[in-house]
Order: sequence, then C-alpha cells, then structure tokens
Amino acid sequence: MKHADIWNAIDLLAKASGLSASGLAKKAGLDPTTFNKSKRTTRDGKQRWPSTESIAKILTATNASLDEFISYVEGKEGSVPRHVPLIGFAQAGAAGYFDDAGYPTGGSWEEINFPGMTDRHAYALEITGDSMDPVLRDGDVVIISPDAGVRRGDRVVVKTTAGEVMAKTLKRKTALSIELSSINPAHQDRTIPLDEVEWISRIVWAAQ
Amino acid sequence: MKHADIWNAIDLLAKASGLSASGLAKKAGLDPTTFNKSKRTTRDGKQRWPSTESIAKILTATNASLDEFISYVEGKEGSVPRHVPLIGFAQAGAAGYFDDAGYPTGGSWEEINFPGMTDRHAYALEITGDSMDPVLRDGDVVIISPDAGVRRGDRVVVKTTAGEVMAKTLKRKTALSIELSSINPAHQDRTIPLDEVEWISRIVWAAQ
DNA sequence: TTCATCATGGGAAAATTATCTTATATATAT
DNA sequence: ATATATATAAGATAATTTTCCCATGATGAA
Repeated sequence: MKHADIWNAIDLLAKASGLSASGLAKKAGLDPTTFNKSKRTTRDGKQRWPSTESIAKILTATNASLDEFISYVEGKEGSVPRHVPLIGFAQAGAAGYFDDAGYPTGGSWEEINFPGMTDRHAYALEITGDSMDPVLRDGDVVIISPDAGVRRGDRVVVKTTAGEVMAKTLKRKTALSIELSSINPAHQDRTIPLDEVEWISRIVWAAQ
Repeated sequence: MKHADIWNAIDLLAKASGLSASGLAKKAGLDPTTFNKSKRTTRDGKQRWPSTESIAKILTATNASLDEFISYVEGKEGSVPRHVPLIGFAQAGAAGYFDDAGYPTGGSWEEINFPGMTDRHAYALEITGDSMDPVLRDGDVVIISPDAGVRRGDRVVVKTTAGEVMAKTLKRKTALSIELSSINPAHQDRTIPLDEVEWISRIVWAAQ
C-alpha cells in the first residue's frame, strides 16, 4: 500500500460516486479541502496521508464497501473476483441468464465464495504421474486444503512417513489404516497403515 | 469500517505474525507504544484511529497483503487467499517443506495466483448428469472462464442455440463444427455444427 | 454580462496521532 | 534471587492532519 495508491483510490471512489474530491469530502462531513492535491504532500515534498478516520467516513458516505475501496487501492484492473455467480445446468439452458457477449448477467443468481474454502493454509501441488488419469493428469495443478476433513470418496493427497507422496481417492478409512484407490486401472489400490501416514489432505480444486 | 474493527485487525495481524501489539509496532519502525490499548481512546472517551501511514508500515513489516489485513478488519478469519504456494510432488516428498502441523512452510516455494486467472467474467456452474464421470460428478461445481481460449483436450461447457448445455471434452475443432467427447463411455460423442454453438467456455477449475 | 456555485491552491490555527519519557508488571535466562 | 528484556499504562512533547479562512479560476443559470 503506497502513498500514491491511497490518494488514487480516493479519486477513483469520488469518480465512481459522480463526485469531485472536494464533493466527496463535503458529503462525508469533512472539510472540502481535505483531499486537495495541495494537501497530499507538504511543501518540502514529504508525503501526507489521509487519516484512517477520514477514509472510514467517505466509505460510509458513499455506501462503498471496504472491498470496493481496496480494489481501487490495488489498481482495480487485475483484481480477482472473490465470489462468482453460481448457476445450475438447467438455468444455463434458459434464456435471460447471459448477456449478448455470453457473460453471465448475475443478479438473479446465487453467489459463492470463489474457491468455496476459507483455508489460509491451502497450497497448490503439481501432479506427477498418471495414477489418477483422466481426473488428474500429469502436470495438472490441484489446490490442497490441509484443514478440510477427509471423507470417503474424496480425492486426497497422502504423504507417508517414508516420504512418498501420492494423489488418490480415499476408499475407506478404518481405525488402523486407509485404503486408497487409483482412478487409472493400470494402478493398483493401496492400503497404508495409519502410523505410516504422515498427513492426508483433501484436494479441493483441480485445474482442468 | 468501524473504529473497533481497525484495532481488532491490528491485533489479529500481530497475532498472525507471532507478535504482540508493541512488537508489531517496533518491527514496523514505529514507537512501541503506538498501538497501546491506552492509545485507542482519549481520556474523555473519544475514538483514536491509527494513521494510514502506520497501517502501511505494519503491512510492509509483516509482508502481509492489503487483502489479508482487510479480511481481519472484516472479521472474516479466512478470506480467500489470492495466491498459494506451489510445490511439486518431488518436493512434497522431501523434508523441510512442511512444518510440524503439516502446513507448507513456503518461503522456498514459488507462488501462483490462486485461480491462475484474472477473469472478471468467471462464474460457477453446478454439474448435472454423469457424462463426465468420474472427472466431473453430478453436483460438482466448476469454474467457467468465458475469456479463456479453448484448445483441443480442454474440458469445456457448450451451449447450443437450441438451449442445451453440456460439459464435455473438446476433441476437435474444425472450420465447420466442434467434436465433443464424454469421459463416461456410456455417453456418445457429439459433433455440433459451429452455427448451432451459442458459446463455448473452458472449465478452468473443478471442485473435487 | 452578472451572479452564484463549486473546485482547488495556499497559509495559519485547531485537532489528532506518534513519539518520548517514566513507571509498573510479567516473563525469561543466568 | 537477580538481571534483562518485553508489554503496556499514563502524561508531556513533537509531528502530522484536519479545519478554517481567503483568493482565484471554472462552470452554469438568469
């Protein structure tokens, strides 16, 4: 977060609200000169920052979300959407859900949090081998969530105490061992004693 | 954005970095008393806000992204990580890449932008039917990127002018038609004339 | 044109925040 | 136990930001 980014974000927010910088300040109950360009640096060139309280006030005044403001701070253009509209196949077939360009119109759709996971420990893993082909192909990237619980039928990544790492489907989990199956019939199923399992994590997303 | 939210976010950021409030201030080059609880309100009960500049400094010091801080402000413990560490299978097997809790240690890893896409038009679609089983099972959610180009071998969603929507693998694309194949052998391949294709979009991620 | 309104630069006063200082409590190491 | 470092409260001072005031230029209405 740099000095210029913040001031630029204030300008963008003002513009998005159809206001000038001074109009925005006034609407927020601040002095209209607060955001003057002449107030953004001191006469000797030092940076001046708007106060956090002033930012809070302009967000309230414009009814803008903090996320919106942050997207302005970050330059807006390349920011990844945090949530995407969710639609069913049946709806996708109906008219009225896509605009002329083929993009979803949203609005009438439910929205889901993009990855549907809130796991700060998530990481990506590049698949090697073809034991899960065609579900996971060599070179595919998967997102692993160590915090997600594993259930039967989940695609998982397992690391053994011997250091072996594998992506499989969890077939069964007993008190003593886990049974893993491969999608690819050329690979045999495996049963691993629990005390040889260093960790087992669920694959939550896979690049296609 | 309320007064308490901001201060709470600072506490959470400090905690996430394994620091106290004063430790965080010190690390950011600020006076260690800057974030004292006794500095959060004046003696007569008025609210005091940390300066934007101080916030910028603690973000730099902790290497935290603005998004991370905002997620603390909003009280959402786990906002969506925008980038995750990327690791290969070979590395995953080696020691030193995971901490005692089984979480990736990062640092020595490459990071990828989480979805690997910056497509504002992306949306989610819930799969119906078993034509792509076991790759995409009934009820799975996939992320569609209308802006991504489609190549042979990609998993795609196609909508025909007749209103039919289907998820398939793109087998061939000629000047006149597209050939789509199903993973599930119980379903036949289809060839659709291009003028009956309303749109074709690539599936970029699939929930597992 | 003339008048009113708004946007904005510049300077000084008022308000707010960071820093400096002192003091107390707690934890850790020797 | 003693010494050291850290965390934090509280008050005074320094630094920074907002406000207030005035002036200029641009825009739009009568």
